Amino acid sequence: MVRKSTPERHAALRETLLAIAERTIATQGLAGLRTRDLTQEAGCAVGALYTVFPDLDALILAVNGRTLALLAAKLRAVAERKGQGPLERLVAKAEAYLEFASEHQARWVALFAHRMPPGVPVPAWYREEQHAVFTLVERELAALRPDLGAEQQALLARTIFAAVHGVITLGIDRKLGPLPAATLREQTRMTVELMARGIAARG
Amino acid sequence: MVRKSTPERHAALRETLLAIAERTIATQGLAGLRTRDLTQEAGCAVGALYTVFPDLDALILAVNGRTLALLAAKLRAVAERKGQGPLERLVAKAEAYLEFASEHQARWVALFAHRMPPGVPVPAWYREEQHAVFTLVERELAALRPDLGAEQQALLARTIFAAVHGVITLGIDRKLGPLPAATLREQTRMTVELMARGIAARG
DNA sequence: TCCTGTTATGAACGTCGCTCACAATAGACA
DNA sequence: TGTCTATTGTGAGCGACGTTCATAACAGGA
Repeated sequence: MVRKSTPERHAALRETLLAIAERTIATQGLAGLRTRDLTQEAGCAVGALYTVFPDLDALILAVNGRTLALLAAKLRAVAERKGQGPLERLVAKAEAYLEFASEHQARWVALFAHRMPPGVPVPAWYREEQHAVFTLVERELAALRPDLGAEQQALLARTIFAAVHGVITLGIDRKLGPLPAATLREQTRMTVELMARGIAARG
Repeated sequence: MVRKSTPERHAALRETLLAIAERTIATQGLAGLRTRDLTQEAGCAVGALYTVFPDLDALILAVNGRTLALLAAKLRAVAERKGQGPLERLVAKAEAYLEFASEHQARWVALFAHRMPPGVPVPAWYREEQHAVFTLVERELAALRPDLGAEQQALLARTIFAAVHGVITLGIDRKLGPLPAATLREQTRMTVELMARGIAARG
């Protein structure tokens, strides 16, 4: 019999739906994701979706999880270039973050546009995925200021990350009069350098 | 006759709906805004809403416009304290921005969560309202670095604003393990000081 | 070949923003 | 004041959404 076992079919369907959702979000954003279109394209009934995901939010979260993993991989790749100091690596990672956001604009927007229904917490695996990205900044901060405690390092890392994130967010969101890519890149670099240099210089 | 003229009634209804929408968004967020609830509370028919606003987006935009005006007023008030240098005023404005976001969390989130339907541009008056807020940062940058051209000043102001915005956004969004207000305040202050000092120090 | 527990289906449900045929009303005129 | 007409207000209804669940289809053992 060629027919697969139930868990295998479930896994396959899950994968199919994820791939379609990924592409849909990438091309049309979160608002373009509709259960009917999605299941029709996957060649299954509407109800089948709910046998592999509890609801649309879970599917979106799964897509966003993949986006986070993709981003983390990119940042890790950048950090593996040898012969650089922590400040250079920090700048390189920030520029990689910007590059990722530009390359995968809609997916990146979905990362922050999506909100859980009120009272529903973000699952732990997703928070871990977020944390994995964040750790890549913390690591450089620890190299930059090994004299500080882990908690202080984490706070500084969080602040730099948030600042860069803000620069990129407002830069990408701007639909009218989009600032040139080079300008946004310069803003990103400036933010990291100003903050990291200031942090490195202090006692 | 006590009955008001048509334009007067329209203006009054507009005001009523705006006030209710404002309160609803402040307490339940954008998702809590529903045409049926809104018009029922205003004591009018569903259709009446569409005689004073083209659609819900326009109503949300009107609420957001008010939020921006409120924010601008707060920042202006802070700047009017005498005897401070541009760096101190910049820090004070950033802290006021944080305070505003904390005080009016849901309204502030709505400011950035709301997206126009694809292809529909943000109206000019709204962009002007945004620009008015932004100008208050540019002004301090001009005082901090009068030697630079207006364009360069604007770019630096935009960058500082975006960085602070990012810090506050990620700080407020964090639903689980909310960082203490004092920490967030410290992060905000640090961001402005590091960036502004670095900018002030350069040739 | 039948039987039975499991799985897939898609019509139906409740809710949403929005519309539009119709009812109510205001103001002009006799 | 009563009548007529243009303007304004109404809310049932429309289409689309995410989600559910009675039912059909099916797999696998007897």
